[in-house]
Amino acid sequence: MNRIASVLLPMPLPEAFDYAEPEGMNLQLGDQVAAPLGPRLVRGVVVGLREAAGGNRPLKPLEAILDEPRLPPGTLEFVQWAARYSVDWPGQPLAIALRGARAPKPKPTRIVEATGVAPGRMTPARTKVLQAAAGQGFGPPDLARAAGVGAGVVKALIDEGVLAIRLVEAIATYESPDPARPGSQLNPSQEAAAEALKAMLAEGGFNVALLDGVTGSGKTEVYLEAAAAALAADPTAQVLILLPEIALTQAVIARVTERFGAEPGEWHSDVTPPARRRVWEGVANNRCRIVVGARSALFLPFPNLALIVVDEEHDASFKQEEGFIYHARDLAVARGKIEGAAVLLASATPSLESLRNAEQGRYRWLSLSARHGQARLPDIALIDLRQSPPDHGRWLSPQLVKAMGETFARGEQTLLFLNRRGYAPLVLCKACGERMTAPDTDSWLVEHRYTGRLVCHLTGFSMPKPKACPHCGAHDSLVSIGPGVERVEEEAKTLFPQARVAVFSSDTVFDAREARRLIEAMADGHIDILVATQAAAKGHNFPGLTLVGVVDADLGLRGGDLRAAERTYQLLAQATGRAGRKDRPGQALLQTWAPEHPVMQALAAQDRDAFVAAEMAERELAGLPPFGRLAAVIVSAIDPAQLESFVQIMAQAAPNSAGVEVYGPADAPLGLIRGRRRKRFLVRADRMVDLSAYMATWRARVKPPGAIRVAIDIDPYSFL
DNA sequence: ACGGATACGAAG
DNA sequence: TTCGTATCCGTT
Repeated sequence: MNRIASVLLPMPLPEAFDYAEPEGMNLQLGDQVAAPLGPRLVRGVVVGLREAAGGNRPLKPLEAILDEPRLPPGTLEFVQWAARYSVDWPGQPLAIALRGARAPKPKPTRIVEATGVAPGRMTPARTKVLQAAAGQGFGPPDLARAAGVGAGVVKALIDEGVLAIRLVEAIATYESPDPARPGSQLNPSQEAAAEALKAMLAEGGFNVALLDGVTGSGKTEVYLEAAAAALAADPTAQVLILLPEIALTQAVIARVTERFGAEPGEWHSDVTPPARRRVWEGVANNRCRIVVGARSALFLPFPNLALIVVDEEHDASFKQEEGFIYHARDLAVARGKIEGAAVLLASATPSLESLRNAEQGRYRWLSLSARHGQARLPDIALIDLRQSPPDHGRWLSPQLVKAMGETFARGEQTLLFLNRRGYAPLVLCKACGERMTAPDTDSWLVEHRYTGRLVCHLTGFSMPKPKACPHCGAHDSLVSIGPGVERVEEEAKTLFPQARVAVFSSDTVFDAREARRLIEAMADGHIDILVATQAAAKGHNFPGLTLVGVVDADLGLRGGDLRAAERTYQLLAQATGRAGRKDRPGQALLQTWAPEHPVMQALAAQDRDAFVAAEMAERELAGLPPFGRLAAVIVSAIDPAQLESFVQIMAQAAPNSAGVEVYGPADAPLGLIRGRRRKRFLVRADRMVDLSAYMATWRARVKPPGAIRVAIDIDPYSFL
């Protein structure tokens, strides 16, 4: 009696497909297989095996088991769990989990070896080459260098057949991390947290801890000690460190390498496909025991994951908003549970969700009080823009400019924080009032002076800045409204012509290497004034930085969504916390039009607890997260009439359920993106409701026509 | 009547 | 996702 294999395919299919196991194939769960699908063969993963009970329709037999690492059981379970939680097809998370497996293998390395053929003649140079070739495998150029001869000697020996080139497949080798190497000297507060974490790891099994410590209190050292404990306890244990931004990975990789004497695997969207393949295989075969990466690293095939660290756990970048929608912090906790691993969430400004879990005792709550070294927290002051506004066409108030001047005079550094890319967020025609927008999207085009283009930050559309207004044809009538980092840079250069001014944003810093270069330049004091978006406000240590100026502290509050206040508090606390490391006192100045706003008051008073308490009370009253659950449905279509009628059908189909309220349909704030009209539903549910199940039921009741897309977003962060 | 572009649904 | 088929359109 043959078996039936349930095979998950990395495509948007509703379920795993059944195939017949050919005689003698001897499948195991997690095997990667070639499965016939229609006229072609596709890669799939075996997620179920059962004895065939007669009477079924005939199944196609699987073609072959691929010569690829098997996915571990925990990874399979996680993929399926994630699909159910996110109300998406399981093929979506599987595609993410296989991203490294499908990448091309790194090129084989070329090794020169003696063939045993005797050389026709010997020379001193040839002797040296043959001696060198007897050692470890050199490639042709390295062999010539090792022997101290020209490349021609090696080539001649190869041509003569004395030496031959052998291609060796590059296998995923990683040096084993050594947890016994000495770590950093910990202060008593760090020591206590590290001990608590070691105790938690020693207990074994699934546990979550929240490492809550002010900026600069040394969370990294603490979690590296936790990692050391996990690695030491089990020689096959693996550790995953998740970071919100690619720009942060280089620094953490350096720290890990220093602590453990071995480089970790690096995983994020900038890693080249062959390098990705190497990490993926290294993780799957357990040669790679530490991974530092962005959110999708959570889907790597760890066979023995012991610890997941989510650094800057509050950061909204952990939320994936496109394609398969998920929150890496929440899924990290789920994966930890599946793997029986410890999960460590670290932040100076934890999310209300994590704080609530800690308050309720679901997470262990570890606080780091002291700042590392002698560093004190910076003084934070508000600049009331109503009292001291900047000059016309300027964005820095006299007070801030004065502080910058003093800082520069002392030879210290300033960070100007403005979470806005480009030169100006809006360009309009002063003749007719027309605002420059993208042709197929409801959003303003942002002016970029470096490139001289107008750019849509949502879709990437861009065009040269026109000479005349495209609407009324007036010449020289386009004016730039509002500031972006480029414009503040311009102002800083005008104010301080002798100062070295640089911009850090995703436009000036397009890859991890460039980010590292700029961060090092700042850390080494080669920059006096750094104008930066949030890309630089996170997690970097700049010893000479003593002044942080927040150009527009109210920026994040304007959207007015559920998390606006929380996000603004976190971002600005993070940004202001950059000031004053080591022994130099720091100062932070926040420019605001609303100094009486609770967020500004809390920041100035450095009273996180008061802010959190007030925010928690509001959320509890409204039944919003973390006291309730939210989900969004985004329906989009090209044809507005078709969208409208389908959205009505969806509204009718919403299941009635206790503790669940459905709002909408409403026009999405960004009603048009890439030519698609959008409408939204918002669902609020009590905490104990299985919201994923509710949404799955709803989705199953309607069948959208092909031209209509329905996306479900569990726990939305964006309300656009 | 034909070829090319496009929309749709099935795939185990 | 990818592929085959059905359908529509403009051209021959």
